[in-house]
Amino acid sequence: MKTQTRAELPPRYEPASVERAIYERWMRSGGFRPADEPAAGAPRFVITQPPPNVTGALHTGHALVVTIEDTLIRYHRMRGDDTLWLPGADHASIGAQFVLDKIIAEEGETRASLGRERYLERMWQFMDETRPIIGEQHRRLGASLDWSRERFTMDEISARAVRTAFKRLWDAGLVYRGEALVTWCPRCLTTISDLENVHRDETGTIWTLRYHLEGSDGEPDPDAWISVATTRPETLLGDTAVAVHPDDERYRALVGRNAVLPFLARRLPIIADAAVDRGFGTGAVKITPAHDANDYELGKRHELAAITILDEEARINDKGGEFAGLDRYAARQEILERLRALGDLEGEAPHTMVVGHCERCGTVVEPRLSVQWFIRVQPLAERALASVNEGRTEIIPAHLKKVYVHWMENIHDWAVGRQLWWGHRIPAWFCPDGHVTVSDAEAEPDACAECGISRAELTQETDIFDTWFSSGLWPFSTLGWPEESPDFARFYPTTVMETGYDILFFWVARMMMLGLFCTDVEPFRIVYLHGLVQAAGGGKMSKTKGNVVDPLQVVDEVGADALRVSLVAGTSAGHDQRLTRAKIDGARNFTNKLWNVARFVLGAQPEAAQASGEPTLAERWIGSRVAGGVQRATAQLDAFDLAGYAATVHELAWSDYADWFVELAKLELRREGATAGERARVWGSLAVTLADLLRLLHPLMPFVTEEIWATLHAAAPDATRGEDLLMMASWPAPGQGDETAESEMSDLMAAIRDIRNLRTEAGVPAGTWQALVLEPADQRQRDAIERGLGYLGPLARVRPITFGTSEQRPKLVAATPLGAAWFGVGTGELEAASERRVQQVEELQAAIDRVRGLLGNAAFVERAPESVVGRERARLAELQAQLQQLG
RNA sequence: GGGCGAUUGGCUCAGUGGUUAGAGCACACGGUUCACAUCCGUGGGGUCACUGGUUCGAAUCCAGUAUCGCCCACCA
Repeated sequence: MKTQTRAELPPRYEPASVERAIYERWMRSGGFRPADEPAAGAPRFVITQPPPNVTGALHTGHALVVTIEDTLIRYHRMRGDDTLWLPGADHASIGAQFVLDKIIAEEGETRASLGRERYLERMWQFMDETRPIIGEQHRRLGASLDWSRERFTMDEISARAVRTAFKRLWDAGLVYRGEALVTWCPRCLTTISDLENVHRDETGTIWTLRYHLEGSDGEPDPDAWISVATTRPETLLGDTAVAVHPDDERYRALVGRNAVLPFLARRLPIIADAAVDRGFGTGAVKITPAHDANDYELGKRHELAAITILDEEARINDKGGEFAGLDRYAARQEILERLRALGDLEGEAPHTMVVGHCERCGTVVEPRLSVQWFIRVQPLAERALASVNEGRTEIIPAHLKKVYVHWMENIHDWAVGRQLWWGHRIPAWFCPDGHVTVSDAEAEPDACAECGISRAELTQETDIFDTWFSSGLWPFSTLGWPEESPDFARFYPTTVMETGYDILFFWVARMMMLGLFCTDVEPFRIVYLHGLVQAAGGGKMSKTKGNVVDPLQVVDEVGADALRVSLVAGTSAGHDQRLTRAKIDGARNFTNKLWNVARFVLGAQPEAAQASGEPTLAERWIGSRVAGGVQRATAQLDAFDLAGYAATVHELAWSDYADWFVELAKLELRREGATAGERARVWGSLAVTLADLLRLLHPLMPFVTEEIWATLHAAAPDATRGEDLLMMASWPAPGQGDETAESEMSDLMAAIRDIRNLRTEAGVPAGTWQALVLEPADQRQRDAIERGLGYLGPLARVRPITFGTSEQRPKLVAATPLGAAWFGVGTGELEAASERRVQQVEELQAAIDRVRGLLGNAAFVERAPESVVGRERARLAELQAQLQQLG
């Protein structure tokens, strides 16, 4: 190994000042973009990224996504795979409108005042302002996304995919339009899906109301009534029956008679239905088919009328008689007071119940009867289920497969229309006769598909699609589908879809269903679901609690690499983690360690010389450690075990390389009499190993490793094998292990530790040199000592080292893998075995007894594998030897 | 009401059949020249929530219990 120009690193790593420049260098290299043509035989590795919401500021969840996906893509890129990681944003209709509505409110406008067209113009303007932000934030985290392929779920390619997918679903008979009770948000003024309806336990009140029975004269009988329990008295305006259980003796006689609805005097048949729970409330239920899901089903069974009494903002409508115009809660109070005055409010009691809220705005949602577009998902779900059950798509971690399966097996049809403006308008047209024409063309259809009436007579559906419809097409719509584009042919299906488990149903399930339907193939082979990042004290981060960690602020403070390490270390797939300050500091310390060890290596570069001499034990050892580390890290990354990979490279870099190898190499570099060639050889080992470590660490810590690499490359292009950009450098090949060197080195390390302890026990001051006597038990130990002498002395701070015999042993003696060891001078003061030593002997004796017992157990010896038994035998011998050394 | 997950040192978390359970942080003791105090060395600290079972062998597999968390669900 020849050495070249000396190069230096600044005393401190300043991420803020170098990260941007490094990113620009990567961009200039074009390395984020796949080659025009894939290399022959290169495996494909494509990540389906969850497109972040266009309006969203980057939070720790995004940072985790970026860390995991960027680590994977950089690793595969270094391996020479044909990689693609495509960036984009989701238009998030309901979320974007929520944000824009607030903005225009400050400008004194409303959705209504602007109208659909101007509102959408304003939205596009807003998009132009916000869209670049999330991309820039991703770049700050080091995300090596292929920006030349950046996509948006509202761009024309996506629009075409949406139209095509919907048309195909329609043609396949999987789309229908019909009246149904859907969940409605009275604030967002749209339908929402079951998934967007978040249920929360709330304590409310349950009231008991009297409905008087209809007397023979057709008027309410003041002395006869049926009592019903309700948590929503205001809905009584829409009641069309009272139901009891068919076997309920209390009410049997009343079935078939009528009750009279207060205020509106509507006649309510008393009907029997087994769905009624006799034990709950009074056993009699008011039935409001238009405002309650149960009642709706029951109403259908009994052919009851469904009367909608709330308008879209949840105020009582004109069906509500004198209460018309009141907000639902005002109406509730009013109705209760009026009933109380009439003596028909029989009782009230606190009651815990489950209330649905709009995921976006938190408003209590309403069941609302309306005509909606639905996708018949059962056939789609069956295929998506089979893909996972039959292993064509694998879910990591495995336990979330059960959750997926359970949901797919109990899936409901998807109400896919939204009464919003920002999004893909459903490509359906109505003719005056009510025929529906669905078209996948960019232009509107020429005529009704059924009756041929001309275009002028057609009106387009005003509803738009649920955002998740276009998101569900993401893995292939981004690649140009439905066209057989080169990208689609080359990168689809994708390899891995990575996201948080919280959107398993929203997104993953929809991609599986729509992907299989549209492309006949699973959109990805692996579904990797990460856990959620929680606040330090547990639970969700929330602004009101003030425990939010802003990833960009962390990047400012400690750099992107440290943030990335802190998010990945000590985690496991599908499990939530807490992000603490201590973790971030630890990761920051690690980058600092890397920086400093590199500073040492670069600063220690000797004069240029041809390397000579045989590698020392330490060099052979570190080579073997790296070989093992490469092998382990590679396997861990291939298995998506990012935390395991992080632990492997952390230990290799810090413990093996910085703590041990660098210290050992220093001895050789500074050894008197070492030739220039020998120094060059040892330094070469330092440099090559550092290069390998940088390669191994780069996927996780791209910035600091790239920065160090540049300097190392200038100093020793041999070590970097001429690869000037680490991002494009190759992943280390699995090297040769050296078992002899590893075991000899580990004996030596243990011996050094034992002697350091002996020093403490003997009260020898840390700084002083001490004479050491070793008593090897056999020739093997004697040889090992000879080879390790150069390390043992300086690292244990002992000098001189001589050989002794068992008769000379004092009481204070250490049992080391190289034989018994004691201090040769001042043994007079060391005659007493330390307390610790006595304890050690006891522990050894106990361990020996245990292993003897085990080996004396015939069942064990017969039934355990030979290798296990052999290991125990060897251990027994070792323990006995140690005990013997301690005398 | 159903399902899923967690329970391992003071804290945050690894560890899916091999008898000696690991890491980082925190703690204690020692360390001021020559990469790093964002550091180095050494150490203490855990009956792996509990009870039973399977096995030669269990933190690990099975059954049950407890506590915590999450998801799903139409008791008015």
